[in-house]
Amino acid sequence: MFMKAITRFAPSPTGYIHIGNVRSAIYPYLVAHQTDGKMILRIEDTDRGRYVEGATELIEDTLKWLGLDWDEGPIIGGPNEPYFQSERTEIYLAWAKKLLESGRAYADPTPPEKIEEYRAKCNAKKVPFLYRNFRPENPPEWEPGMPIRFKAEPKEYSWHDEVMGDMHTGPEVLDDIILIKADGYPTYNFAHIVDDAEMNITHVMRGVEYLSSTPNYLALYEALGLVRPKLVSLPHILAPTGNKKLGKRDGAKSVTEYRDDGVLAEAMLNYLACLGWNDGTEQEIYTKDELIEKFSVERIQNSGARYDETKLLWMNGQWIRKIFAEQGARALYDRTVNFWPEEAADYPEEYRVKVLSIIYDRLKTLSDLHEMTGYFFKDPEIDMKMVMENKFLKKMSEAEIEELLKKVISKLAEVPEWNAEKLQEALNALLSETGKKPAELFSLIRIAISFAPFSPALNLTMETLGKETSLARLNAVARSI
RNA sequence: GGUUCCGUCGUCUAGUGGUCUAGGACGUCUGGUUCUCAUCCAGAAAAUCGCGGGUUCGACUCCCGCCGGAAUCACCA
Repeated sequence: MFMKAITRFAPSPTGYIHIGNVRSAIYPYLVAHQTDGKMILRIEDTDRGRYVEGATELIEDTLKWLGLDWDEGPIIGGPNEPYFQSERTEIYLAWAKKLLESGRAYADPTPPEKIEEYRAKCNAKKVPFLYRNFRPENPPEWEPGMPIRFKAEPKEYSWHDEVMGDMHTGPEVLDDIILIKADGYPTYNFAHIVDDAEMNITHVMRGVEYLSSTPNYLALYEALGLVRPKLVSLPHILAPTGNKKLGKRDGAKSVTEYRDDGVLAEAMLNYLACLGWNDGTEQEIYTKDELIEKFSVERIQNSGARYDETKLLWMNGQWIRKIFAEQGARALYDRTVNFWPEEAADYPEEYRVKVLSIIYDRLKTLSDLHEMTGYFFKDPEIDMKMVMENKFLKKMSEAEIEELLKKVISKLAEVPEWNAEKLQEALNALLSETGKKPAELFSLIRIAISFAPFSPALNLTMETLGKETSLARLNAVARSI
């Protein structure tokens, strides 16, 4: 029996969520749900300079699309309100004052220029810059407008990271970090410690970039008398080329951009969860519930994983077929409403469902519908070059083709019932009556009714198009020879 | 530069001393399914397990060194 986990996703509203940083929302969600715990969404907006209008909504939108609902946070509220750090400044100040009183923090009147000077001096001498070596001797009484710094005690730290294993560092990594900035807002370093404690977070899951500052956090837990939460460092997702972590500079697309490009949320979640994690079996396709059931932080990979869009697209194809097979054409259709060509709007929904059900297994993304279904909604432009230059047809003369088309038209006109089965019978009969190879006969008909580079099986295509349209298109081609 | 982490097919990975002449998936290539495209099926190529030492009867697996890559060292998160 697991202890109920309380996890959090704590992004700063500086832009959209991309492939490179969304795992720090997915994994906390999975951990929370597999223990029947909860996930909190907290917005870390203490850097007013980097705040981006609308970013919070973007983040919420992304989480909702992926199905990663939060149990406490913006919109829905909760017992730990507010969930925006910018609205919690008095809380951080109160905690900082405790440290001030116990002598573990001090008000720092040193102007930034002076600090830069110290730093430059150290760099020149090639010695590490540690602010604690420049600590002001007689710090003044704190008053608003002054930063508050932690007073570090240099010592060794050992801890266990659920992904990276047993960690150990020496005293040289501890320093007097800023707790409260001159503008009154807390730093991330301090705010997340306070919030995690107040919100009873059990698992702190975040990118590995925070691993090196962990000793400073450990010192803070100690000074504040807090229990350390479980620490889970998530390796980076690497850009497709190079060895750098995937970031906006490498053109990392926002997660929701994939939605607009026709990727299913299920596929996205599946792919991302399995990038750098696996359950030890050979399973590749996981539903959200299966992920919740099978996920474990111990099996998260401890090296970075490269983002591979090809595999995402493959997985999307798998999900498209899975949804069709398990939930039916209608369920898949509901996901496609924004992806049809304009002309499709003039046709009844039933017709679009029918079209979808004969082409769905060719889709890599839902947006492929655009390219692939045009001729179902609009008579294609006749392009005789496509006929004459086709590799199976080029050995036939125009007269032969015209004659063959006429036979096809009269045969198909007689088909008693316009359905896939009867159409196939007619096509087979044409094959033996004309003595043509399937490649020749079928290519001609296929091109004549679609003028598309590819299409579903002929009988299904014609059945869907209907008798009138199919014959009209064949006639139009016959006339233009 | 200091500190810390990482290193198995092109990519994601399985692998915790012998069952590994290293398994799966994506991608690539070849064949099959009465046309195309895709699906699906069958098959192939693809990793001297970063390198060098050790420990051991035996190492991808343990130890040491080296090399390579990454992260971090802000009044950003």
